[in-house]
Amino acid sequence: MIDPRRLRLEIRAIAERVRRRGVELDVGHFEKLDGRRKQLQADVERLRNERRSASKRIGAAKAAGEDISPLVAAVGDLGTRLGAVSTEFDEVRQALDDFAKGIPNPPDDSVPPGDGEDDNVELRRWREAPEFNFEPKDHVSLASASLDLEAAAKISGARFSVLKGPLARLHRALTQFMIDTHVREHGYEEVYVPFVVDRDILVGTGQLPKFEDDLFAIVGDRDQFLIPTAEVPVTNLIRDTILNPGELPLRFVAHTPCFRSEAGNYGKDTHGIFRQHQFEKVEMVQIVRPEDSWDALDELTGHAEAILRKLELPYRAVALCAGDLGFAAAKTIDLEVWLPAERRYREISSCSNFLDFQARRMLARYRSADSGRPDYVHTINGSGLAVGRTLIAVLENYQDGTGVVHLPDALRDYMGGISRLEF
RNA sequence: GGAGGGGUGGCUGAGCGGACGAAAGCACUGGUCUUGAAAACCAGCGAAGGGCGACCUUCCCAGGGUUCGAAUCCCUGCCCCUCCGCCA
Repeated sequence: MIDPRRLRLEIRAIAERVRRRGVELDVGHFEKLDGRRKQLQADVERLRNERRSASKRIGAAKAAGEDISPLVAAVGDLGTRLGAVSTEFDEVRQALDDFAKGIPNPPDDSVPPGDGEDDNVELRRWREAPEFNFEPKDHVSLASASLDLEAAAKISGARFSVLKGPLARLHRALTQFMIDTHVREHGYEEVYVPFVVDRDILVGTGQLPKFEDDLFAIVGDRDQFLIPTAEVPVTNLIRDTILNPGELPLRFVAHTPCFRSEAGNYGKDTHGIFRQHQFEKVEMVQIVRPEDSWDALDELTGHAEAILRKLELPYRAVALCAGDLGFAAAKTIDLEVWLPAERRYREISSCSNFLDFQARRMLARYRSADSGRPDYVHTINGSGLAVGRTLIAVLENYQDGTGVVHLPDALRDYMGGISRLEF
């Protein structure tokens, strides 16, 4: 969330920056609401002050054994008046809060301009896309014996999958390999977290209130949702806390299923398991001091890249343009892996710096060493990596044209010594 | 599922209708002392919002209610602990 004070003082400048995303703020509406808020706040505070002093006088009179009934009568309808004014005050404040929570994070100045995917800027490539001396198959035709999309459709509908035998094992091996690497080599603490969360938690990381359609809601009295990413429960681990500066940075890695209803994506990537309602992801989350967040973003992106390099998968890093940025991110670097069957790079990781945007919503702070006062932490996260998409990349990049997939060395131990899969 | 006990500042914990934003301790910050450190002593020290400012308002799990007045009383919800039952 935007700093409410800044919103008040420099809403036009903020509107200008948010416009880079293609989002238009209703400045007039905001100024009208905030003007009303000021008036009401002054009224409420004045009435409360009156009530307070009157009650104190009554208390003092009573203690002195005096008759308090004239004083009580003098208070009159103060309570009723206060009630009416504070009701309206609450409504206006709520409206302002909704307005503020609906504003996306302004893009960092380093974010390239643009409206969508085509305007993203390539930063670097690792390993050029390989040439095959045969027509590379896509993951569906390659692994059809172990990939049962019909069974999944019968159970849960489109965009779910059933993996069997070697494919299920490879999927699990990739997950273990990623977590172990981040824990052993990159200094992350592994965490296991709930996959069902309350509404507030999703407001904290920015999925709500705006994007409810993208989520699976749980039926029940409690207003809960399935997580769309581990970012949600993991980042919220530090909500409502004030950390000591010595505790930072915090680095968490979690493996969770992710559930996305993918509203608005009908007809997109319908082939195979590239875009699913349920998929697995290994997610890295860092909680850092404000001055460290940009370095942390580079570092975390490097940790995701390390997985691709160990798996020897060709990829490129891309800076998302302003129009392609997620709601809460100030800047995002996507990693895109080469998929031979599609002959193009596809997203496999998304690493973002949220600055204090999520921290403000979650009330996640640390006690600054200089000022001694609580200040918002910065949050960073990124996939390391999306497991299903990594599975696709391994299958397609390591096929030899005879229906055999040769596994990268890094997975050998996780596959019980097996070095090739035959389908 | 049944029966009890609780949720108070960064932490522990007292207060249980009126001068309470809240005792005390710990932690933290500054000072005295010391070659330095520790100890001891002295002082300071919650958060959010508003105002140029003196200052004002709000916050004792959350939401309602009673009252001139609620951390304190009542109702509902959530969470934690203890015992019993059941269960992976």
